[in-house]
Amino acid sequence: MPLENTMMQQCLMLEEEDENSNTGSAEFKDDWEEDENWTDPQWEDHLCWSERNSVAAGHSSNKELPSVNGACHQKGLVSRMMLNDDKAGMEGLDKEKINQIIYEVSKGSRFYENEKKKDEQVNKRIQEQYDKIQKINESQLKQGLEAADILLEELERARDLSYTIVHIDMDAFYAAVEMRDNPSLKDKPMAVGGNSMLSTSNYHARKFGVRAAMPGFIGKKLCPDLVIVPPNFEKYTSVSRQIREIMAEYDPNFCPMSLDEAYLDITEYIKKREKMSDFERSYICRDSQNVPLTLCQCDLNRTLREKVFSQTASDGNSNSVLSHLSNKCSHFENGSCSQCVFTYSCTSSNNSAGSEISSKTTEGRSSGQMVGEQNLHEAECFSCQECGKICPEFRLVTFGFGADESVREMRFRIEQRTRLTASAGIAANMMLAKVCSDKNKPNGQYRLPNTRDAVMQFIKDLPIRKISGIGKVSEKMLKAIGIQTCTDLFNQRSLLYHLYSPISFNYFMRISIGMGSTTVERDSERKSISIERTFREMDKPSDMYDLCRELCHALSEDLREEKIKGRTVGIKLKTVAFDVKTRAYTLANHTSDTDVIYEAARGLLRTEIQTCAPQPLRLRLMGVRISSLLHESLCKREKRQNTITGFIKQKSQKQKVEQSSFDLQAVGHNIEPQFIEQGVDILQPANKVDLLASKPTVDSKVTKQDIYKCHTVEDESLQAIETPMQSQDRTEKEDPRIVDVTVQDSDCRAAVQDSHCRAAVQDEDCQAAVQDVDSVAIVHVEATAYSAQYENNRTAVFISKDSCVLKEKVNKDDRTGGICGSLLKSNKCPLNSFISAKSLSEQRRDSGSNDEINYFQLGDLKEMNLINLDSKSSDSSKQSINEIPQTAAEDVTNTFNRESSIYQADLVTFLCPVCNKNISCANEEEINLHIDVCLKGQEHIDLNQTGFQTPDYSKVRKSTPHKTNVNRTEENSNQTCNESQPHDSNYHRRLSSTHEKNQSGSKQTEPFTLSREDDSVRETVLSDGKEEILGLICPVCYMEQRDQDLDIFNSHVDTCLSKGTISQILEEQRQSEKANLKR
DNA sequence: GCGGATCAG
DNA sequence: ATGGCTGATCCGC
Ligand SMILES: Nc1ccn([C@H]2C[C@H](O)[C@@H](COP(=O)(O)OP(=O)(O)OP(=O)(O)O)O2)c(=O)n1
Ligand SMILES: [Mg+2]
Repeated sequence: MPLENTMMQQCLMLEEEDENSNTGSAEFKDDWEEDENWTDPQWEDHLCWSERNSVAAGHSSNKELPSVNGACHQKGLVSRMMLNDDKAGMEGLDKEKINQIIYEVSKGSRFYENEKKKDEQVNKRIQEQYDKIQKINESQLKQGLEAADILLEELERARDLSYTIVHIDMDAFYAAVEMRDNPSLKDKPMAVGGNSMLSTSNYHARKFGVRAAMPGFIGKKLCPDLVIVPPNFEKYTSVSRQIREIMAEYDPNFCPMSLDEAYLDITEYIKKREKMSDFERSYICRDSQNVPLTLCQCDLNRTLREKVFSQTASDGNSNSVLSHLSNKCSHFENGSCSQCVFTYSCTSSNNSAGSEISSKTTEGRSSGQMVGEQNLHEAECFSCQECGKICPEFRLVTFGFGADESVREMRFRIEQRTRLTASAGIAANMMLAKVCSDKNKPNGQYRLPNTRDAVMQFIKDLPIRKISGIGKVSEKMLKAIGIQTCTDLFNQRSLLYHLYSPISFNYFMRISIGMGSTTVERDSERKSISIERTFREMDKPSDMYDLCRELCHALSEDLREEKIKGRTVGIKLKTVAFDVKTRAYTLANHTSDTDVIYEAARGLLRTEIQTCAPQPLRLRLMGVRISSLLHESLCKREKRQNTITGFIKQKSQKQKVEQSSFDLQAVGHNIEPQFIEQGVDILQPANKVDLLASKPTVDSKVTKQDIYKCHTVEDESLQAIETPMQSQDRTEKEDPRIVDVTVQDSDCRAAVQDSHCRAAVQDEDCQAAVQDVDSVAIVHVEATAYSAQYENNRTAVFISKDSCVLKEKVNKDDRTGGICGSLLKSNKCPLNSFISAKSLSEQRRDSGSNDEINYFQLGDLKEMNLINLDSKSSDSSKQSINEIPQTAAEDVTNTFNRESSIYQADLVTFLCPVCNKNISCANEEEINLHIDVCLKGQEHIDLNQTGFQTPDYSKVRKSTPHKTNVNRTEENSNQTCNESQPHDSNYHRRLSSTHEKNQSGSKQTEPFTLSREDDSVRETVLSDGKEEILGLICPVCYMEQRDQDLDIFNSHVDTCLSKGTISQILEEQRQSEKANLKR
């Protein structure tokens, strides 16, 4: 209370300043006073209230927090746990009693303890807020007030009351659908969801305090008769589609906010409507929504409306009939404008559709008694063209003009179509419309006139909590400084100016004068995709990794389905104490690859497990999210990111070599060492070309972004690499080795595993292997070189363990030429390389050139300063070794011995040539695995991490913040039923194994069961029960093979090869993918 | 860019 | 005994 007093003192100061400042900005003040009812008793009231509550100055800074939400009345129950009765249909409840029950059920639970913790944190924030206030002096307050008034003046000038915005919201949506489809629920309190969480409840249940986001078991306590029905997302989606079809007719650019609500701008529509005929404003109304199944159940306005009109019109008395028979439809709400002009009834006779519609419109059917009057001629029955059944009795209702009638008509049509009711709000902006739609809920509408007076009056006593964007916490924080209504927001504007960010301040100020967005537009593209699951306590890391992989798999499927890729991978962990942690890692390039996502996620997860050790991490939820999304087609070609060839090519010297081809003789596998050597010999001369001779822009696919400044030897090389070329000419002069990077269309994969270095490549052939710390060989062979003769045929090159090419040292000069194959310093390099060819025609299409190009470069990491052997180059990565982020790739070692290796020491640091970071690795395998992951998941870090994006910090917060994206997969948006049978069809589709909590009473002792991915190819004969690791990827079927034994792997490849051509296999895969999608 | 928190539905 | 899931935004660092 003392705090509150002090607050109020501040408020008083504010008010005083206000008085002063009003003289300062006379123009605005006048305006405000005139139009704003500044002298309105209500405003006076507020001022008085402020003053009343202000006491003599109290300045101690650690006051008791003011009681908010009346928490003190509810012993023990923190405010955030108390019932929110802000929802429609929850007025006048016995809150005390309900909260008591909630408390009884909740106390002592982990959830509750966590809520208490969070509540304390909020209280701390409030205390901080208070401390901040203490530091504000008078002149600052005055300055804040001036700033606020300037802003308000600006806003006021921009106020536009010319729009008619509608917010439509279905009533108790999920519950209403379930009640519609199961009428026995109609008179019962019911909710949709499961025992652990409810999505929503019907209005009957709301009377008991049962509401959305409440656990089912608490709902049951509040209302023992509560019926809980599982959700059925397909139905909701389908209904949503129906209502959106209708909405689109009123505003084709309407903005759906969720399955059940949307904003519409009907400004234009209303004008258009003025010219609409009675027919066009008339809709069929079924006399009864519950007709026997023997009669047509279809939406008559869809199936019959046109027909009725055309037949009526053909009778030549179209409008006259309607206007003549302007019977009021009394049962129809508000009947003031909407009129029933036509009735139709029919016996069960099965005659063809009536041809004399006009005859069915009888004048005798006057006011109020449209129904119940006698059937007309039996011969006049309509039969539905869709279901063939006879149409039930209906009337025709004509709606008037203007916003009210338009919206009424829309709601009417929605009800006719779906047998569900909607509520609507009509106002000058979205913020107000949203508030209005709740006013006459359910099944009602409310329009706020588009006048400033009406708006201000409406806003005046409106609790801020009603405004979208102000939730429980904001309410509490604001209440702590005496703000409960929108008027309070205005009065405390100076304080708000000092306490909150410009964005929030702007947001509050707009609310305070009833302003909101008037631009109803669909949200831009989605910004993230995620999946998360709650399960019974989990503490075994292996289980966690398994689950994590499944989540990643599901996520990657979703990404591919939407044809997008992401760059930032994040995980979310919720401990059994409900502590939520999120971790994220941004890759250098976009991906939708399960493995890449998983490696990143696993790295993050591992770090958390480590951080927790030796205590086990005890989880109740895990999630994976991916953001920084980009449409597939806008992402850089995968080839470039997936081959170390492509990568090094950009980072080291670049060459655009003369086009030369060579004939790849070896088909099948086991390339002989001499073959490779031969290739090198063949290519070397041809590749020695003057780099400057070929202009970077010769190839149409070269874009500026593809051009990098690449030094190879200089110390500052790494910085240089990270800088996209500013001026082509200049850089070219600076360094003759700067070349363009050609984007090519291929799909390469690289994987390094165990002590093997291996690359598997598809489409075009790129292959690379890294071995040893100080040397690397890069090969990039354009498939066209040899694909001609193998068009539509698999071309596989297999370098067996034995045939690994060894080479003493890669000279700088050697970079100019080469052929497929890879060579390394160490002779323990077991290298597998696979090349599959792309058809010649495809190649030509891709390259845009008839001439084939062979790129072959050999690089030496050491020479290129990419291996960090001294501290100098580590500077270039801008990170000290101690600050190395734990990237996904760094985690690769633990694939093999997840737990044990965590504590292994003796790490070697090397500078990864791909991600350009210092990496601590225990051994070569780790390095190789790291590079592999980098290659798969990262691309040109130079380009993406140079931070060239212009910061676009707008101080204007959206009037409706936190607006959710509507383009998401909405069927997935809710999951409140985690019973044994999840009811979201996608729930099953997305995760192949069920980690969900077991149903109560389940005897299963394990928290979950794991099943392998449905990918049967993975369950190959090669599997010998070894722990799954990053497998070899078959170049033919592209399936990862778990077995590491090269012989077995080779035989797998042989088997694959014998099955058919690559194209056939690919086709099969495509087909099966399609089939899977359909399923 | 990351992590925590808030908000909506 | 049982306390969801998806997505967005903002803030502070
Ligand atoms: N925490 C929440 C809130 C809502 N929903 C779902 C179920 C609701 O049926 C639907 C629409 O949300 P509304 O807020 O519009 O609530 P209702 O439509 O159920 O009720 P009403 O709009 O009548 O208040 O979204 C959910 O899954 N979880
Ligand atoms: Mg609703």
